[in-house]
Amino acid sequence: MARSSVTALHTGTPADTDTCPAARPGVRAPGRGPCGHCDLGPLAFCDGFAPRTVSNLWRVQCTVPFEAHDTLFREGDPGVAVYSIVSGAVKVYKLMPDGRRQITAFFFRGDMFGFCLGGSYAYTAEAITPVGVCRLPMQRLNDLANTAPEVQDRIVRRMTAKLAQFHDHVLLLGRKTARERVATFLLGLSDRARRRGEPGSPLTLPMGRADIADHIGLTVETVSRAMTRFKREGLLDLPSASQVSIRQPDALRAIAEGATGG
Amino acid sequence: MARSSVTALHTGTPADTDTCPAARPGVRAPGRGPCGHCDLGPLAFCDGFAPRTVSNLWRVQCTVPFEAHDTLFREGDPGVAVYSIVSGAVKVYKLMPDGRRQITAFFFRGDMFGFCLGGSYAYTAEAITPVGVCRLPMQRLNDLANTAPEVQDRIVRRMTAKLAQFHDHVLLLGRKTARERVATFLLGLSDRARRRGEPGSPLTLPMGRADIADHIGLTVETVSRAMTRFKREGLLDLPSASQVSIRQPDALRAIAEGATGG
DNA sequence: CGCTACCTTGAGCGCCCTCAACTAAAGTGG
DNA sequence: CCACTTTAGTTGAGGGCGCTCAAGGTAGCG
Repeated sequence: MARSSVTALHTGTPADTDTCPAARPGVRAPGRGPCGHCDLGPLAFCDGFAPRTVSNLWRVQCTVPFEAHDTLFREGDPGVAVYSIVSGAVKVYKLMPDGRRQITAFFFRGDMFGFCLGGSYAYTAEAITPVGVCRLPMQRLNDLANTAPEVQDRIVRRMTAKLAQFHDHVLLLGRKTARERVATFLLGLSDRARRRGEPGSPLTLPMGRADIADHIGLTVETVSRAMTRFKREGLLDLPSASQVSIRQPDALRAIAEGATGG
Repeated sequence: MARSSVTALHTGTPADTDTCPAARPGVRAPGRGPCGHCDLGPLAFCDGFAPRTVSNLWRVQCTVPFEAHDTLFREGDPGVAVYSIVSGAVKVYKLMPDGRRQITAFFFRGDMFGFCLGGSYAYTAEAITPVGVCRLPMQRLNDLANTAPEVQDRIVRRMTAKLAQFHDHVLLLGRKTARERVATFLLGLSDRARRRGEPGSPLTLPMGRADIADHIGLTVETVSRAMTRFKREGLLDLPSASQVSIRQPDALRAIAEGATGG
């Protein structure tokens, strides 16, 4: 699992913050998160925490870079840390013995994953692009949470949001058609991009068609056909395979919600 | 939404604990939960809490009965309370405009649902059987959690477990065949029954075929066919439509995990 | 005993998967 | 810089699993 110094390429984080003991809390660069580890700003887990809490947090976390295709942890590994993404994209998936794969979630800048109190990870996490993550040791985060309600509360909020996402995704997988799934997926990416302050429409897909397929329960071919058809119909623009421009958001939304779109 | 006195039928809770102010903390019947509201014992949310926390909890919660088909809350309702099931079964689901339904989860004795911090419920909750629930007002639970880390911690644990379940269910919906889905579903019910201290095999299905179908992304007919075939093959016994006896758990498990069970 | 709701069983069809070929883009070595 | 290789995406033809539609069976209930 290579961890070369690709950091500067995707985070702008200086090399001296790559590992735990190296971070310097005193040096808070402009635009940085409260703890000085990252540049997540309001997206940061620790945003708005009391100074004392932040400094306690600072001592337990560290920023780590991964390259594309690196595995952060595997299903069944002891769950020792929670991750917060500073830059890049991560997919988490489960495998069946015969190789069938289900990507249960994608995570982007500002997202957290890896919660599994006192147990093992329920899924494997793999970097899609070069990734910078803030790593929070579970046990020590837990200890801190017991003295700082704001930390525990933040965790609960993150998990609540994730649970709501899962309800939506279960609806998608259980009851939507291929076309509806692709439309829903693209709109979901768009929403999440906007929610982290990025434009919602010229959209860059960090994941390939195979990853999309394994996330929304289809095959590569079906995903490809659906997107091509959306393009033919003028709902999307696809300047390249990984570039998506949403031309008719409302029409796409109607399809995603089940309109019998031709 | 009828709330007649069906309580005695399914909980054994005396009538005077049906609503919040009526419960008497001093009178803890043998076999009761720590707060005296229910008989969940170790399954109770408040099991193991400090006496002071329990008495604070006691003041915010109340036990409420529902009849089968009653709606506890609807998708979009303001999320004012969390529910803990004392007896009976509940289904939660999302609807699409055209009527397609996805049951995202079933809940049984000891389970909690309805978490949605400061927002609206993401799904509708409906009683399958007569149900007794312990109702915990969200805001006051939250206030309590800020002073008692054990409460917050318990919430996080419940949510973590639920998240893991969702990962499994997403795998089921995204990548498993009809046969595998039904096998997985039945084994899941069996596991959960055992985990709350009930026998894992002569299993009583509180939900109908239609509910099962809407949970695992199939149609009634396909569920029925799969179960009939399991019976023909000697993996199950179906003395009645709602009674399931698992004859060959290992074979069933193999199928659930993707063995090419002819 | 008849009504109703639920479950089962059967026949045929359709959406999506499978298999396969082709195209495009990105990396590689001479 | 360009031929070669590799990987990813697209497009087409055909088949199968699960859905649809329909009928028959069965259990609970007035």
